[in-house]
Amino acid sequence: MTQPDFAHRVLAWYDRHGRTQLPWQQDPTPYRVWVSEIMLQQTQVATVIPYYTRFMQRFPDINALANAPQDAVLQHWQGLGYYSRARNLHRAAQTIRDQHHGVFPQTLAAVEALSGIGRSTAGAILSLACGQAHAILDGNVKRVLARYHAVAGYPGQSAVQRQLWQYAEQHVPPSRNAAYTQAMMDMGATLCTRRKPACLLCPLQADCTAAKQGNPQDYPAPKPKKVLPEKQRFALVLRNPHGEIGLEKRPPSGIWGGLWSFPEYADEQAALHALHTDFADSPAKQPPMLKHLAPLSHTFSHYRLHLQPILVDLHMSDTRIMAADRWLWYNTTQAFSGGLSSAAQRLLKNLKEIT
DNA sequence: AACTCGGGGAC
DNA sequence: GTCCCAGAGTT
Repeated sequence: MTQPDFAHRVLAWYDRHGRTQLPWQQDPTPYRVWVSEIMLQQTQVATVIPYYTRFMQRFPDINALANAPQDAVLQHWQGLGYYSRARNLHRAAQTIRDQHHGVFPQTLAAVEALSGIGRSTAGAILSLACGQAHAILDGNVKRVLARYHAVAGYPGQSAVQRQLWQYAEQHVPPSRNAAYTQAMMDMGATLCTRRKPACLLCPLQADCTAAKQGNPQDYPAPKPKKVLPEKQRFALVLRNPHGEIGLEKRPPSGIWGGLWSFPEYADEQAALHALHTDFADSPAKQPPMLKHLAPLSHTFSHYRLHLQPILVDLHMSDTRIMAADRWLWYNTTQAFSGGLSSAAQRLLKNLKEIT
C-alpha cells in the first residue's frame, strides 16, 4: 500500500468511528492538549477525565499553573500516580512563563526541551493543537505499527524503537495531521488492542502483515524477562555409617526459611573447611570419602541457584554435629516429619536412585 | 501476580 | 547509548 493510502484509510475510519467528544478535544489549545497527554501517559481515558476536568478548573491556563504552589498541583494529581510528572508539568509551565513569555512554544525542539515532554508528546501536542505534521509513537501507535509491519523484537530495544519511528514518520500525512494523530491513538485504543484485536473492523486489515500472518497478538514482542542472576553454591550431603543423612535447619528468614536442608556454602573451599572443623573427626588419620553428585538448579523469583552437592561418607556417626534443634540425622527409610527445602527433596530422591 | 505506559536519571 | 524506575489500572 502506498503511503497516502495508509493515512487515507486511517482518516476515513476516523471520520466514522473516531472519538471527538473528549474534553481536551474541545478547544484543543496546546496547554489543554499538553495536560491531557501527560495524564494519559499513565492512565486510561475514563479515569483521566474527572482529574482533567478538576485540573483545568483549578489551573485554567499556563500562568495559573506556573504561579500555583507545587502542593496545589500535586494535590490535583493525587491518585493518578507518577507524581514526578506533575512536578515536571509544573516546572515546564514555569519555564514557559519565564522563557517563552507565557506562550506555549511552537517548534518541536522547543517543546521537547520542556521538562516531562519527549519526542512523542511534543509531536502529539503540536499535531493535535496546531495541526503541525509530526509523528507520534505512544503505546497505541507502537502496537498498530508493529503489527502492520510485523516489526519483531521488544520496542524497548533501540533498534526496534528506531524502526517504529521510521514507519511512524513514513505514514504521516501532509494534511489533516491532527485527525490522523488522534485516529492512530484511537485505533490502538479501541481496535488494535493488546489482546483480541478487532481486525475485522480495522481499515488496515487487508494490508496488515501480522493480520495476514494470523498472529497480531504476537506484536509487539513483550518485554524480555530479565536475566536472573546466577548463584553457585555448594552443599554437604553428610552420610553416617548407618546411612543416615545430616540435615540442617535453615534460618527463619530468607530462602527456605525454617525448612530443613543440607548445609550450604558459598564455595567448595568453605564447604570442605566446614567439613573438617564441624563434622569430621581426625581428618588426617581417616579422611572421609567425597563424591560430587549431579548439580541441581532451582529458579527463584530473583535468582537462579546452582547447587553442587558433595556427598560425604563419614566413618563415624558421632561427629561434632551439635545443637539438636538445628541438626538431625535423617533415616531415609522413614518419611521425614518436617519441612524439607525443595533442594533437599530432590537431592534425597536422587540419592535413593543412586544407592 | 504479571504486565503496561513515556520520560528521566544513573551509569 | 542502555538499563531501570515510577504506581495505579488492567487482565
